[in-house]
Amino acid sequence: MSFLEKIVQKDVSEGLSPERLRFRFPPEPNGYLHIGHAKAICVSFGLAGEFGGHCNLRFDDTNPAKEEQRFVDSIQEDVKWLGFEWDQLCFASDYFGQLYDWAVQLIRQGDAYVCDLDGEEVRKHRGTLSEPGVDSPFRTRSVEENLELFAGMRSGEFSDGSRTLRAKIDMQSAHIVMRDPVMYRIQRSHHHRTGDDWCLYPTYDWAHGQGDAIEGVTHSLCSLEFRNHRPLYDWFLQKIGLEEVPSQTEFARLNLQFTVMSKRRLRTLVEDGHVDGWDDPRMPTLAGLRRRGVTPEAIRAFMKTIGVSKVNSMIDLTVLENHIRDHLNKMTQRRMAVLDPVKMVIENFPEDLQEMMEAVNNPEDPDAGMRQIPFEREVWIDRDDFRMDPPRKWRRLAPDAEVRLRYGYCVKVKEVITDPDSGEVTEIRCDYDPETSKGRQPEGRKVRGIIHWVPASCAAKLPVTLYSPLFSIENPDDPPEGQEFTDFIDPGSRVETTAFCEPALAQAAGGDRFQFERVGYFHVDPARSSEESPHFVRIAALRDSWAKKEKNS
RNA sequence: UACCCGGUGGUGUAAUUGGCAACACAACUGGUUUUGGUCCAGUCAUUCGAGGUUCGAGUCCUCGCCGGGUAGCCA
Repeated sequence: MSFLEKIVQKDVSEGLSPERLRFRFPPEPNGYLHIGHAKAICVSFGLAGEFGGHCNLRFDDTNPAKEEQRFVDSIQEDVKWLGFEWDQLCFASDYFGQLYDWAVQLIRQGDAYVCDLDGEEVRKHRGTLSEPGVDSPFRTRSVEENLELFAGMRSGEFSDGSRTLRAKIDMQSAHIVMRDPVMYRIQRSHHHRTGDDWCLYPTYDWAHGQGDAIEGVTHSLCSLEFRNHRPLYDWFLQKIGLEEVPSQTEFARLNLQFTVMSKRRLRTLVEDGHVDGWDDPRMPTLAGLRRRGVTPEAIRAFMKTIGVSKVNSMIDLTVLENHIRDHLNKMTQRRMAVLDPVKMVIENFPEDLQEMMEAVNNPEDPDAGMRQIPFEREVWIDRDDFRMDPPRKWRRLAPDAEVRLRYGYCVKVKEVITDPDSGEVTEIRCDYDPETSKGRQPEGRKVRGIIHWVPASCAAKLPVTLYSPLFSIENPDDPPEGQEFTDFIDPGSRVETTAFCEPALAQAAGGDRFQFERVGYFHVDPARSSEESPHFVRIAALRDSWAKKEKNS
């Protein structure tokens, strides 16, 4: 049980009814959701589901300068895609009126004051990490004067940034957040929901806990860096004097190898053209993962296994990949496709014959049925499956070697034709053994190697994009001294090619997923496919224990 | 060194709350297999250090050491 489950379980066992149990996922609508957000979503929505409580989706839209409606829309789409349903759809901006009234209450109580210091001066008065701050000269204003000035701030009498409303706490506090934090700043920017109704906006600290309280949130979960804000979160709630208050608990955000997670860096990737947009299949955004063909089930299973704690950690990319493969293995139909084709001619196979071979669609799913693939005298095979000088334990093609063409016959190499200039293999000529159909082993010989192929006369030549991790180092979010994270973008992370596919693949529709046998999992990219031609993107390669073995030796 | 949080295998999480350190991933062996995929089996830690309390400590106490966070009118 995670530490969060323990907290909730304790509260429930002490009388908190599941009906009242409530969480919230509170994104700021200033960007696209990424896999780090997915962790937060899975944690809060997951806990709600597990204990029979509720979870809201609340937009923390208190800084109109950075927020946009399109992000509100994309975030909702992404949360739904991940597989969660929120109880209430909320906006911090819906609470602006209530927040204002509560601010007036704090002023009346002597717990807040209008400060005329500008940003620079506030910073100077705040002190440093190891030195206490100094009181603002405006700290001792009368309640009446504060009320009047605050009303003036509201009605637009003062210029942007000229005054703030600050909580009156303790400028000597060891917690910097408690040194009279700003509650309101004057900022004339158009809000995507409230328009120009307001020229002052509440800060995160002033809005967040109050929003939680208004919604009846019981458990407000956030990331570790907000731990220092907890005393302030509690202070505001206590000063307002609410009966039932939410409690904040912090947990570590997700860090994943070979990608960046900060909004600033993701924006740089998009704006400087390093990727093809927020939904580039190499991006860790949910939009990118979706286009890549990753399933929401795989993401949820991933989140479940990595768990949640208060320790900053880095998750191996392979963990995510394994979950992606695991789900795809069960759900995708198999097809054959050759990514780097070389011609094979089966000399003793009749020239005008097309023999239909029966292939299993998905060995993991008997209900997926069978399909037919035409077998002919000439087929395409993968260049990787032939070696002129095979290493030890090589099970594929080589001069004089015999392999099985998957779901077809065993063939034995008779002759290898190479380009006289480059030495590159251009054609492999074989004989087949007619007695080896339907998996029958040839007399007295054991053929271990099995390779994939496609018929040459009717192969569908389809565009494929091979994606691999965008970065070449494990932690691009923390690049080595003196270097930029963009220095580590792998130029080979996207490779455009053409695959020679079994004919049926030409009919694949956007959103379809397949396993290309012995190669990997592929998604028909809805963004780049048309009625006439599907465009495949590689979701993940298959595990390749042979490649690993060969590399190690 | 102002305050806050944390430290369990290569990695990430567990441990009936003081009772045989478990699971997954990675790595390495081997087996099954018409995908070198999947699947199956095996190997891989005396819990940051030193003391203390206790029949018994990953868990409680003390002192260290190490890592992370915090000085936006961002969230």
